[in-house]
Amino acid sequence: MRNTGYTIRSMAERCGMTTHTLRYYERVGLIQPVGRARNGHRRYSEADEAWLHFLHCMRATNLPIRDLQRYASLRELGEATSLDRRKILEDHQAVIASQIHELEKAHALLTHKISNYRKIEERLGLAGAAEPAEQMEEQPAVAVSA
Amino acid sequence: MRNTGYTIRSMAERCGMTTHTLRYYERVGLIQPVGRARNGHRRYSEADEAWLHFLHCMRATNLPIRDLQRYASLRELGEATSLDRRKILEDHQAVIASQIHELEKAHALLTHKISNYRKIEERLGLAGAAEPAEQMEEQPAVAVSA
DNA sequence: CTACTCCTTAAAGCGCGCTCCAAGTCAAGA
DNA sequence: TCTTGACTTGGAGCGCGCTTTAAGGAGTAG
Repeated sequence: MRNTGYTIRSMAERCGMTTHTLRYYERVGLIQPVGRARNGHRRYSEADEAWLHFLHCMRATNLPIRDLQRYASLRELGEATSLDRRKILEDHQAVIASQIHELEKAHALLTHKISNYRKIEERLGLAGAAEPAEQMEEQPAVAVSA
Repeated sequence: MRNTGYTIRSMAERCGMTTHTLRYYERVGLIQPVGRARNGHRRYSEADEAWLHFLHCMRATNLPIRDLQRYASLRELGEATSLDRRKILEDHQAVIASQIHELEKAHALLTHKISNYRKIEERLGLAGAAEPAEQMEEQPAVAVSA
């Protein structure tokens, strides 16, 4: 029965989620039951906000809800679960590192393919081919294979 | 009616996909109808393999199948579609760049939280807290907040 | 009192990208 | 001849993470 705190709508805006998602997260145990105003409406605390931002960050990097559920339940058990919680974070950090690697490979591949398309367009005389090059007096003879 | 080329199974292994996925991609038009042996079995060419590797790379970086379908159909129309295809790749490259940014932020956050857990474990005298430190004679007084 | 807005709930629905199933064909080997 | 195994097809099923729906309550303005 708390009358201070954020409404579900304002918390949703603050965290970049929808109100639906906030209720959903509560339902599946990602956040503990939120305090309520006298009329039954949810009132989110600052602590809720910090936790929600963390959830948002983890979800944005593809940590499954299953894992977050486990992490959340360990968190509720207190500091004795530190090792287990750290393991979850370390595992996810490793996954993130390899995702970054994959993305960087793809980024490089795209750079290569995009430059090929530019060359094709130049050859065909299509508009837009030289878009990023302001002056075209001399080409530095870029060597790109395949 | 070709008798050379990779079987669906060996192509699946080469591309890190399942045979199910290869048939699915063909079904939804991500790859054009594959050549067949006399018995009706698929036979994949080197060109198929290159294209499949590209698809794999794009899917691994979350480019939706919808976008790949569009890209694939443009590709079948020839070089005149260069501009449109380049646009798709450039858009995806921008998405990748921002994904990398998100992942790096999360990685940093995790580094921070993991170090906090180590400190908790040290204080509680839990095993594994100093795992990455081979010798613990003197601590360099690490300053980490929150 | 009415209308409106904001919230509540349980439950159903959905889009994506596979993934699996059932039934059948074909070819090689014991 | 029978079995085994790799393939074929169309279609159904599934896990994830929301997202929407339906029905209703509480508070405020006119």
